[in-house]
Amino acid sequence: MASDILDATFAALADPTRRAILARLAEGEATVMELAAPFAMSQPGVSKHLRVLERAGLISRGRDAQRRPCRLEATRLKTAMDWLADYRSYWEESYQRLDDLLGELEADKSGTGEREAL
Amino acid sequence: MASDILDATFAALADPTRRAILARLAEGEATVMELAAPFAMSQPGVSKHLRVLERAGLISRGRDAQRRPCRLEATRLKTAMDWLADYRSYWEESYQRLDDLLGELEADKSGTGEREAL
DNA sequence: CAGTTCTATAACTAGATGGTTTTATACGTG
DNA sequence: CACGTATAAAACCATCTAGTTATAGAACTG
Repeated sequence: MASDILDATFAALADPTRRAILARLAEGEATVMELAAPFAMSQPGVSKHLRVLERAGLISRGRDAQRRPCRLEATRLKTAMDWLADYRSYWEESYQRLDDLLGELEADKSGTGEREAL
Repeated sequence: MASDILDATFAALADPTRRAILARLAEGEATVMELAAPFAMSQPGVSKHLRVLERAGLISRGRDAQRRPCRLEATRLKTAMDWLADYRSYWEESYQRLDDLLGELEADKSGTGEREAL
């Protein structure tokens, strides 16, 4: 299956530095130096994070003289979200249970056993 | 921020065994033995995965005699999806670019420079 | 060509991860 | 109480990870 893709995608997202890099790239292309600037981290450290993101397919890189501008590639984010979306009913179910509970409390308070329409 | 939560959640999801466990729990509660059955893995191995899922808040555990039934807790999945949803426009943008390109090609073919309404 | 800038690679370290086997704990049953 | 079952904990191992520093390569600049 696409299990390897999900492995790499979720693993890449499991690091705050890499998520911050993606957030920065959401504003547009950036070079390695630009991406490294906000972090108290060496340039090779950032380059390693970029390699992880690239291998996960979350970014791509161009060429501009010495620079290797990075660009966000969002389709793997969609793949991850599609996986999560399969569970949407389970957290909505939690809200439903809470809603049901609140409804029961309201019914008890009114003493009629009738529930108002939502 | 909730950065630690996202770290733990995405890290927990970055393993196919753990994702399979969540998929199983989507069908209802299950004991450790039941969860371990499909995998060519020792029981302590599965217990370790369950500990990772529990620390990430993705499952909770009850008590039934010797058994510790596991239950899916979906709210952290929602948290992860909410993070991903912030990027939705970027993958939709890709479709938009593709759509624009196809539109241009169609316009070129017709030779009028006018685009048909979608 | 010499120097500077941008990035990648190599070599290393500390700590996390994913797995194992073995052992301990807790509970139910005869 | 003794035994079986369900689970956790401990100890260990191999591998991966995230970081470092130092070095090398590639491209511009004077």
